[in-house]
Amino acid sequence: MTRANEAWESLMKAYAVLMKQFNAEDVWGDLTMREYDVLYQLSKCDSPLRMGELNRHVLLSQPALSRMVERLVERGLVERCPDLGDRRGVRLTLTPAGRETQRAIGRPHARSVARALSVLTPEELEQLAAITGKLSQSEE
Amino acid sequence: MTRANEAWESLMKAYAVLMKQFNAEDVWGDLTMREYDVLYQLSKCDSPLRMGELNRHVLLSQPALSRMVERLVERGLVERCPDLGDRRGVRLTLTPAGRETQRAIGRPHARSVARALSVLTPEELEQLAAITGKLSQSEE
DNA sequence: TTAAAGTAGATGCAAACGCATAGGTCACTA
DNA sequence: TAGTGACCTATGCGTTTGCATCTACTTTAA
Repeated sequence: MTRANEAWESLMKAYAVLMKQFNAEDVWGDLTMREYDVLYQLSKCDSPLRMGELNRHVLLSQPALSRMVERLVERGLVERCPDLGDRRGVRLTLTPAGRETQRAIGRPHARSVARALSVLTPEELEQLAAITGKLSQSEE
Repeated sequence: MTRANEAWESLMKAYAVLMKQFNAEDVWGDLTMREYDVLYQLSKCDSPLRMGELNRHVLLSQPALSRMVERLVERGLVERCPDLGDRRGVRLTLTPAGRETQRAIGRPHARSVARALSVLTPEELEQLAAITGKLSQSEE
């Protein structure tokens, strides 16, 4: 077992433990964490996001994301317009209601995250962000 | 946005990017990554594992894990015996076929992991393992 | 000793998922 | 400019998931 494998296993375990903890918190309203993640990704970009671009940031298959977006559109949280430049594509934006929902959930969730990571020193937080940033950059 | 939130978001992104990459690799045979994860967790402990214990390490609900184990038992990869000490419980072990399957998949997958993390220095690997270890320890 | 509360895992059921593939559009070449 | 292949999103379909609940067993305490 190499150092690399140990590090990856440790990362996976931390991810699983924290995800379970966050999921158990009572902040999600009638959204799932995955649905919230989609709203959050959209909230970060003010320019409309393409489906494929969104899919790169979300751990879902392309068809599953397509249908999740459809449900979010039906619920009035996301807007789906045709992309004028590329008529195969779709542009996604949050509706005002979607933005409000994202914020209402995001605030308490961000506090949970901060609490869960409060066992790390500021230096460790920097290192963690730098190292994981390096990992995701190298593969895209 | 605090440092903690940035670090968590960066960790999630690295997890998503690498998981997608690993999932796309052609090493899983007729198992899903989740099924492999269950076999892997079982392969780490030679003493039979309890369902609930296994569930703590796998990102699945208790009913979903129960049924996944059932399928793995039907496929002859996992054995489920009653726990003599606590007759509510179940003890899980890999069958020889399950152990062989885990190894056959684990070898090439471990190489993929090593390759994906090869952008990190040995020191960064140590830091990543230490920091993520601290995160999962603090919550259990 | 027995009733009440708690815990481990299984099951019914609707919702969501992934795989394969289809439909429609773009880009490049002949 | 028509044809070919790549690309983007949607849809059919069988499988898997989560939530709520159930049964069976253990633990606590009266």
